[in-house]
Amino acid sequence: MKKPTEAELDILAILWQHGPSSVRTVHDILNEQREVVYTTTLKTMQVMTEKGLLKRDTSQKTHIYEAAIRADMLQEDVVDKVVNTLFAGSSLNLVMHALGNKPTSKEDLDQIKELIKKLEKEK
Amino acid sequence: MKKPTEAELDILAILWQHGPSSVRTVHDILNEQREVVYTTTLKTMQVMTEKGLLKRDTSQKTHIYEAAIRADMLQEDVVDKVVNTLFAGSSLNLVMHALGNKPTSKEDLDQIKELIKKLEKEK
DNA sequence: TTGCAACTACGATAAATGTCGTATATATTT
DNA sequence: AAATATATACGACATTTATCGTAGTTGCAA
Repeated sequence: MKKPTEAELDILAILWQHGPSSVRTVHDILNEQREVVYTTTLKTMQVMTEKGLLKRDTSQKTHIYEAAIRADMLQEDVVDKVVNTLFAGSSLNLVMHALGNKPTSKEDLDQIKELIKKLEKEK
Repeated sequence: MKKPTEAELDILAILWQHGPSSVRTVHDILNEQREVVYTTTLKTMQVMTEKGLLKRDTSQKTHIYEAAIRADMLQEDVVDKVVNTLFAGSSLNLVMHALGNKPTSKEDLDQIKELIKKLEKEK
């Protein structure tokens, strides 16, 4: 599977979050993030469909698109790349960065502690 | 500061890890990762220098390059982007993924617990 | 001092990415 | 039914990114 480009990833993110949507819907959301013309969004989504990144339902006048791949199919590669280039190959560094940089809720911290406990048991 | 491309990031990563180096050194390492011709590496590094991503010492015949930006100047943006697109905007998701996916050493887990303790105190 | 080995400089171009205009079809409203 | 609004299709093109060949320079060894 060919890896999506930056612009394509933006569109995938929108579809993952909102589920199946028309070009118009995707475009309006995308347009809040960065200015872009409608036909650009349309064209990009058509290309993505050819690439197999999106599926579409053309039974109505307004086509409905949805993501054809799941986020977790990309997470591995992307995180690896980021860790290896920006965090000196240490995923610990990345975790520390993510935790230290953003305020993290008590619930989230609890959840991480839970996971750590489980990981320690596995040893 | 203009954000480095994929190929440029690979070179930055090498320089961050090895410190100031010749094109030859960078190239040999890069070449282990993916096949590329020497002059391609050279050209890329020259362009990066123009962009301000690298500095170089030309006092010797063999020029010595070093990174002109630090990794932490990019971490923020990149992690944000990844979180927002691939992890539904939740850095918790990213952390869970990073921890759950790779075997993590006891020392690393301890270090995270330490940080969590500190974060909890701050509340 | 000639020839080889290792560099740098530079331009050309291939390939990928991103953007948009125009044409056309299809509903909907008046 | 004509006008209007909303879609899709498609091609063209600008820009960015990546790659490489060729030429020329410099130091060193034979």
